[in-house]
Amino acid sequence: MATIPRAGSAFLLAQLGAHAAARFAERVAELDLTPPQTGLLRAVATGPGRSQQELAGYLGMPPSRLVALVDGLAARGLLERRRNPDDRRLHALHPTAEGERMLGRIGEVARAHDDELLAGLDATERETLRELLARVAGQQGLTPGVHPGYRRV
Amino acid sequence: MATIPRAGSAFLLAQLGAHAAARFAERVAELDLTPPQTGLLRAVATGPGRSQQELAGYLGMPPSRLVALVDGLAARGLLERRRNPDDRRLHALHPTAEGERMLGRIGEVARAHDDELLAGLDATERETLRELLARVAGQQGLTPGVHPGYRRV
DNA sequence: TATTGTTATACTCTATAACTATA
DNA sequence: TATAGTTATAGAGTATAACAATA
Repeated sequence: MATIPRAGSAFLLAQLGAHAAARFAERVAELDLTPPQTGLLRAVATGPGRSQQELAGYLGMPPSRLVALVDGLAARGLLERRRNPDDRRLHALHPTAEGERMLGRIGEVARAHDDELLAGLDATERETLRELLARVAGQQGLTPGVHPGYRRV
Repeated sequence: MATIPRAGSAFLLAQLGAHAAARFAERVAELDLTPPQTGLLRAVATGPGRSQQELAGYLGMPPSRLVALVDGLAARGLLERRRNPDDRRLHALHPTAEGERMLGRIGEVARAHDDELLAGLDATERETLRELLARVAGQQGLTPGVHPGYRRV
């Protein structure tokens, strides 16, 4: 029988990443949000006024998919579409005051999520892990704050 | 405008995990395999002779889903179902010699994948990262070698 | 009657591409 | 004719639950 090699760091990352994403999805579900929605809300607040095309490109999804996400958040009053009078084809996206408040709550959820996930590490180890992860993410060309897997709710 | 907090370690883990999983999927696609197939093949080789029910429980998927995965690998001669003469309802799963060879190739792919992903870290840093990730995975109760997200090809 | 494995059904999510309105 | 946004369609992948064989 062939030797079964132990899982490498890449596998550990994929495994822990899926676990972290699933737990986060459970937590934001209590705010009646999906992870892609939180990502979009955050992106809109980070750079208000961008068009849907710009946002879709930034988040790495087809514009048609953004429509449903925007619809959902707009229907709940968390963000709004503002028509550009100079070019009425464009919809500039802005967070509402309610959206800003929701973002604050998402931040609290994210902090609690972080604490739970890293419960096995002390403060120094957490900082070491964070720094190493940020280095790898940067070297791999990942855009800060943009999840490649916003393809699943 | 509310403050946009920087992404925490949990987000970095989810982001890097999705990236790692996507790159791994690209690599094993060259072996004409999907990540769930590699996970099943590995699980079968790790503990040969288990029933499909046992495997499904171990991998955290419904038995009905395992059927299609087993069908695909069996059709390619990578594993085989052996009926238990004492209880003909049971199908014990075993890797074939060809399956063992394929597992070796998957191991090579995984090592190359690891190297590419961690290209930004030196040997000491890689070991530190691995140790921290393994600690977190253990504390979170994750089963070694079992990916919670074998739900997506 | 209970259990293993299988098949059938229905559902969720997605990308592609057709469509509309504006330019 | 080109572009922003929207809608329609179809495809992939999944879980649930019904089913057949065996116990």
